[in-house]
Amino acid sequence: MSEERSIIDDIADNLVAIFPIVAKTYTKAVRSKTEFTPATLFTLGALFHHGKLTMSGIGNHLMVPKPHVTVLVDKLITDNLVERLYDESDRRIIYIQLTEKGREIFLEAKKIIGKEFRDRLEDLDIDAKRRLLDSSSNVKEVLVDIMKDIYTQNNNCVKKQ
Amino acid sequence: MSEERSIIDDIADNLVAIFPIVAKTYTKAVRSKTEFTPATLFTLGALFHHGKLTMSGIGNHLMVPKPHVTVLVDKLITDNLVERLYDESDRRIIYIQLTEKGREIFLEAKKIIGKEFRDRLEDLDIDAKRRLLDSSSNVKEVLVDIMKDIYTQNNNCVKKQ
DNA sequence: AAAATTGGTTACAAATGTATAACTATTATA
DNA sequence: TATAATAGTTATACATTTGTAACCAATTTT
Repeated sequence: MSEERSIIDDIADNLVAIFPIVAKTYTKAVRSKTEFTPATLFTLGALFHHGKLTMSGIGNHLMVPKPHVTVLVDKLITDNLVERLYDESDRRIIYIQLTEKGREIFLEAKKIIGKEFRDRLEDLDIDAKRRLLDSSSNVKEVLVDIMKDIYTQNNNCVKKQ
Repeated sequence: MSEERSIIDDIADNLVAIFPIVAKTYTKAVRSKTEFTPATLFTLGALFHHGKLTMSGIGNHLMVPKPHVTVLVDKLITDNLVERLYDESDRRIIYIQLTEKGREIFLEAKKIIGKEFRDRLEDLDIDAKRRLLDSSSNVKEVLVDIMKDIYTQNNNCVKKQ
């Protein structure tokens, strides 16, 4: 019990320690090497992985309020990176999906961002690389799994009772 | 060679995938559960781990321009969380270090932030926990090592030639 | 001693992100 | 049919972060 407690604490410490390093590397690369902001790139990423999402769906995935989603999507639409799809059966719903250009630009941006890490990973020896691949895969999978419900939280902007 | 190439790409992909998950969980917790902004908490963290730093040193660690460091430190000083130490032998240099209150508050905040992760990690079985601890430790250690030179980059604000 | 460099601050502008309220249009419920 | 709920937008205000320029004081260099 107290051992499990300490294991959890150590994992949490590791995750909290990993964050600023990846955060700085990631956002610096996004800002300096692409035309995107972190939020718009996250938006493209969510659409890339989920095919199409409603406005609210995007908000849940990114955990940003609905009004901000409108702003983000508007920006992407003017650049022709995403498009609106109107639902025939429920005309309140608007689906957003990547355009072909959006897919291409996103993959390109992802590659550029990843390069920041790649350049530094080069120097590791092959065993360290294999081990890091295994570790990072495990961390990613577990995180995606245990955090997946954050995507269903309602953090939309609603009228006050 | 092409295998190593692909390993590196996969690692980079994992890191880029991990980021938004940790980012959202972390910054949401910081904003909603503490009085800090991510940047001020990073500042405290850097000071916690390095004992004392100059203003420029903080800027390098956090990768923020010097004028912003002044703002961040000023904020922390008014709350009595950090203090200035004037260097006797070079009076241009100002060291910043945590006060006792700063240490306590930081540890408390870290615990609160970590709780977000802890609550979700509870449900994993013991083997998954051990494996995740091992994986996250590995990722953290390698990242700290290969990214450590980012702290020596000069991103200060300098007069244009 | 004059000039250049370094460490830090002040001031200001702009971009980005967060938060709330009020609103339209559509659909579901009673 | 009246009411409530849902999906999304518009508007506004504010906090945070980023970027640039100019500046002072102290130190080094020449």
